[in-house]
Amino acid sequence: MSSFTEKVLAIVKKIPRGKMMTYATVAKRAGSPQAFRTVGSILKKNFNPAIPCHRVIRSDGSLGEYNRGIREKIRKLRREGAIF
DNA sequence: GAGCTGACATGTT
DNA sequence: CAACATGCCAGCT
Repeated sequence: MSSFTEKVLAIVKKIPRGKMMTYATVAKRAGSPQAFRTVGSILKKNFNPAIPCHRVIRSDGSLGEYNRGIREKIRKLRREGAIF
């Protein structure tokens, strides 16, 4: 695994429950402020329950997409009270 | 081993 | 205001 991937996963993993982070922020924290696109690709390929990918959203405020389905993402976020 | 694709974002046209 | 084009990095074909 590349260091970028590891960092991204570590960051997303550390997102507190009920909190949300944008792809841009995660990418920035991972060391590549303009690689927000790569962040999505990584999360897409990572079916890891330890990584709350549903807490990562777009900068626009949109939730973006989710491997298990956008509905599931919304449901989880609502369950954590992270919907605005 | 090279090229295309994609969970995005920003700037132009 | 909406559509198009460009940039980054990893994963597939």
